[in-house]
Amino acid sequence: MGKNMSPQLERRALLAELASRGIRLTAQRRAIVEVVQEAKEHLDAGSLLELARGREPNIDRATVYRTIDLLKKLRLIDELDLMHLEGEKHYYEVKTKRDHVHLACFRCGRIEEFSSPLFEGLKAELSKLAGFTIRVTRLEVGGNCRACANSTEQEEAEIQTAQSLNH
Amino acid sequence: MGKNMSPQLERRALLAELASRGIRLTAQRRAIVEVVQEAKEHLDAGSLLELARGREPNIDRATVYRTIDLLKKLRLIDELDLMHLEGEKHYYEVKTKRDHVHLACFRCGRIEEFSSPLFEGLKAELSKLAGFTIRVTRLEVGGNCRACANSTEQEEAEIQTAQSLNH
DNA sequence: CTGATTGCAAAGAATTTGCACTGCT
DNA sequence: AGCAGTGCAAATTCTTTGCAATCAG
Repeated sequence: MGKNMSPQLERRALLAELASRGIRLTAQRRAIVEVVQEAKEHLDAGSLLELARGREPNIDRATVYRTIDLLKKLRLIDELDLMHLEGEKHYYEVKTKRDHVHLACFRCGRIEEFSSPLFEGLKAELSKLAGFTIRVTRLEVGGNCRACANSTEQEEAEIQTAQSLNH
Repeated sequence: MGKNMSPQLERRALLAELASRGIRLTAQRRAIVEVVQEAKEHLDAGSLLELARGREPNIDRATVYRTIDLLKKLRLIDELDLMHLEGEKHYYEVKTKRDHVHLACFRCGRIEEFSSPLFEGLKAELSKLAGFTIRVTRLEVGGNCRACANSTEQEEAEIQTAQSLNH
């Protein structure tokens, strides 16, 4: 009930959006949506379930998957693979105004985000030249972050030979 | 043994690459690699297995997965998700000189490829500004292709409301 | 020869589904 | 009150692994 856009309000943007679209709000959905909204890192279905249970003990994994589906269909979240750095999980993040690249470091596993006018330009070019109506974009880059680049040079050389593949 | 780069030779580029790196070539690997090399569309592990069996009847799915791993480690193929248009399969394609965007149409399921200097520019910017050493890039875009764009306009409007989610 | 590669069968990880019950609006 | 939403448990889909037998170099 504050007069201006408080962080608290922003923190509830997803819930507000759901309400305004007439989506039925159950305790489970509220818990899951709040967790996604406030997440400081990318969460997969498993950790999402765990965290949501902290707020609402009775949540089943099926509900988590169903809610993720809902949010995807409403285009309120994006789904990421993060180069499958660990298993084949999917990760989720609230959709932001500006799309961004996800840089996944194969060595340390850290994910960096990077946005650029060039990316926006590429998207514009795509829709214009290919006549494609963009709904979702997912740009993931795998390699080595600055911190890991040096320690990886010798590894880079090794991968050329057969022997290096058996360990 | 031809004097110039014949199509036949090009068609064996992957095999040649493996041989030159001292990778042991079994009949199974040969079959799988040839199928990947000659594929006209993106193949998942299942169809890859089926096609490879056409050449070499005794191939197990484990071998397909192991060979895919090998080719990925050697950076001879790229792995795609194609926006998970059907299930959570992965798709594979021989790595090309120039990276390209994969445009997946949610309506007709067709995959278009699109490459652009802007993409190359973005990659250059990434490695420079973020100090990231790029090893793999995967840019996938979901939406509607030109042919499907018109027939989808009303669908776009529907997705705003709750009712449209139950069908 | 001899260790890398394979087939087989079983296990594993992530996600989905059918159905009876519950609870928003 | 009525129907969307949920939990539960089983099913599915895709991929991986352990191990003994096989084969390329």
